[in-house]
Parts: sequence; C-alpha cells; structure tokens
Amino acid sequence: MNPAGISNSVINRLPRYYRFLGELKKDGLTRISSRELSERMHLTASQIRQDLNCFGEFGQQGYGYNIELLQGEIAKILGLDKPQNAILIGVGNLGRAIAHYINFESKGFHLIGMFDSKESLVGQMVRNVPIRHISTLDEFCRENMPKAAILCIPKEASKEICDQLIKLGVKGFLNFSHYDISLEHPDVQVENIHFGDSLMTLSYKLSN
Amino acid sequence: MNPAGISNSVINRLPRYYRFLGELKKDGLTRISSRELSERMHLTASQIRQDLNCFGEFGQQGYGYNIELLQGEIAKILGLDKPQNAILIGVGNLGRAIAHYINFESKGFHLIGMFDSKESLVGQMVRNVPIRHISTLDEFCRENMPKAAILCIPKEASKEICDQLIKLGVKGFLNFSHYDISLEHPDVQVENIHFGDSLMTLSYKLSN
DNA sequence: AGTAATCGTTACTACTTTTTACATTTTTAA
DNA sequence: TTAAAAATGTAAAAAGTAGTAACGATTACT
Repeated sequence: MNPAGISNSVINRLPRYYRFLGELKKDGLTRISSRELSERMHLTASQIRQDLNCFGEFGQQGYGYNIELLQGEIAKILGLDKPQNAILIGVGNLGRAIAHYINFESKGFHLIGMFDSKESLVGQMVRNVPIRHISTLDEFCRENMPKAAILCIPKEASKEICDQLIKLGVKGFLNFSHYDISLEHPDVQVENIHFGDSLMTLSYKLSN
Repeated sequence: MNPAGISNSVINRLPRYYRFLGELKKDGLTRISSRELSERMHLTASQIRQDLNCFGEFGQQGYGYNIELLQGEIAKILGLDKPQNAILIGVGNLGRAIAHYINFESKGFHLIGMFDSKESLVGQMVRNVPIRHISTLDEFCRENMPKAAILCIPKEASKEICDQLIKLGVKGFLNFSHYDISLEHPDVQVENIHFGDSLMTLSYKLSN
C-alpha cells in the first residue's frame, strides 16, 4: 500500500488530490475520470494516473474513479485514518493561533498537549487541551509517547527542546522555528514552515 | 544583478544563506570560505559557489567571502533593501498572529494595512497598523498601491478577494488559504503556505 | 455486438540539479 | 622574494527527477 521510494513531488500532490476530491464529493459527484480531474486541477491526466499508480489500482477502465472510494484510499495512504498523538510547544501568538486554526483530527493527528515556559499560561485551555509547563515535558512524553511535535518557539530554544524530544521518541516535527532540525537524525521527519523565508522568496520574485 | 532563469532550488536557498551569514556576523566572524560554510550548512562547497555565481562574484580567490559584504549582497538580491508595501487580509486568529509574529521590515515588506469583514475589529491597531473594513479595500489600494497581499482568509472568500486584488494591481501573494491562486495569471507571484497539507505530508511520512 | 471511453503501465524525453575538475588569483609563510 | 597552500569562478560531465506520450487491456454504453 505505502511502498517507499515515492518521490516528494508525488507525495506533495496527495493532499491536493484529497482536497479536490472532497470538494467534488461535496458537489454531489460520484465519479470522475483522470482527464476531467486533470482539467480541474490544471495538470495532465497522465500524471494523475501515474501518481495514483504508485499506490495501487483505484480506478476502473472505461469508468474512471469513484470519488468517495478514491478519497478514502488517499486518506489511508496519508495515514489520516489512524491519527497519531501530537504535542505543541510554545503557546505564544503563533502557537495559540495554530491550535485554534488547524483541525488536527482531519489531518492525521490528535493534539494531546501544549507546553510553554510562561507560568501564567499554565492551566489555560485551548480547544479543550490544557497548557502545561515545559518542565513537565519529560514526564508527559514518557507517559503519552507523542509521535509528533509542532514547534512554535524561538530559534534560541529550539535546539535544546528538539534534542530532548528526539530522545523522548518524537519522530516528526512541524517546525515553525528557524532551527535546522536533525540533519543528523535520518529517522526523524521534518516539515519546515518558514514564513520569513517565504516572504523573502516572494520579495525576490517581486523584485525581478 | 538579478538575471532571470534562476532555478527555484537556488532561490529557495538564498534566505537560508542570508540567515546563516547573519549568525556568523553575530558571532563576530568577518570572513568565511565556501568549504567552511558548506560544513556548517550541511551542503557542498561547490554548490554554494555555484549558487552565488548566479548573481555575481562576491568572493576573492585565496581569501573566501567577507561575511558582512556577502550578506549585504544577498539582501540586495532578495530585494530586502527596498521594502515593498503589503497588506494583510483577514485578521482572525491566524492573521493576527502573523501580524504580531513576523517582522515584515526585515523580510522585504512594509505592512501598511490590515482588513477584515468583522465590524468589531475595525479601528483596532496591531503593531501600529490599523484594521480597516474590507469594504474600503478598493479605495485603499487605489491610493496606496500595495504590491503584495498576505491572505489569511477562508477558502470560500479567497477567490473573490484574490480577483479583486489582482485587478487592483497586487502582484504577489503569501497565501495561507486553500484557494489555488491564479494559475491563469502568469505575472502574479504566489507563495503558498498550507499548514494542512504539511501536516498530512508529515502524517504520510510517519506512517511509513 | 460493436464502438467509445478509460485505466494501468512501460518507455521515452526533457529537464533540473549536483558534482567534478581545473585554471586563475590571492594569501601566507619561510 | 618566492613557492606552496588556499580559495574562487566556471565550464563540462554526471546523476537524478519529473513529466509526457503511447498503447494494450478492460469496461461501459448504445
């Protein structure tokens, strides 16, 4: 089902397929061909067929794809059907917004804890998840074994927290800080989201 | 200075170079060779030299690079020395956090206005920038000609706002919404930041 | 029953990215 | 002052990726 060696370009298209299929379903459609989907998504039919073919055979010749079924398969491929526990570190402006804004459940994760170093935040609830003090991180992790962490802390604090979390068994990071995680840890997965870099890239493109 | 046809991989590395050089400068260093920089950044020396060579000759044989000078050159390449006016649309949890969290000035932009459809927010200040009602967007843009917009609005509202902004001359978007901007507008630059997609990608990688 | 539609898959083509190599220049140090 | 060491800029080669086209096989439709 999920063979290794799939290229990043393919993987990065999967969430987009998933979203599009969701909308088609919402529109009441039940089936779609690679050609029609390709027109809506602005890519080629061939590419869609080839992307999907990396994971299995979900269509039927002469018919196309059943939208609901295909979406379900992609959900499985992405692991959305088996949410993994995640914690959020750093409940400042950004961390708080992330916690409010993102529906973790529908993205493959279950947010089980939030941590900050500021005493005044401890005990507050955000979306029914309590904020805990960062000093209790070790204990909490040993008990609950979160698989992923969302880092919303400043660069300075990142290295230490990051090493700590990796030791505690965290395998994935959604990293909003500017620290370059674990180029030495090949079994740790990182998705970086660097607003600053994106802005600078945009600035570059607008300047030319 | 900024020839076209530079590949995205190169452009995407520029902000990282810029950041690293900033740290070296802060550490009191004045010069560095491509070899040493490559070790610190975990890439190859020739890649650094080739990347920089896309934009000019900033080093000196036998010596290496002057850190401050090189950082300055990269700043110019990225356009950070000539900040462009930007507006932010949607001051909900996320928009507000972005406005607080990001230092636009150091990233090549000058935030001159924020907009929302909620009357109760209008008039509030965030970092000395007032929140205005979305109905005043047209007028404001015609007067101030912002070059870029940061979209922190739900997908449903995006298409309309986006078309409107493009008509008003906005050339760049930092897009946090899930709307696929302007695949039909080749002269409009878009940087997408999709938390949801990143989470799903992470979920995929953790499931395999 | 025959025609049209569509998938899965292989092979190909094109592109992009990275690495290697080296001539050239500058620094360093005896 | 001179020779060795260090480092750049750059062209050319190599490696790797990604996208497209083509086609047999199967299914749907009339």
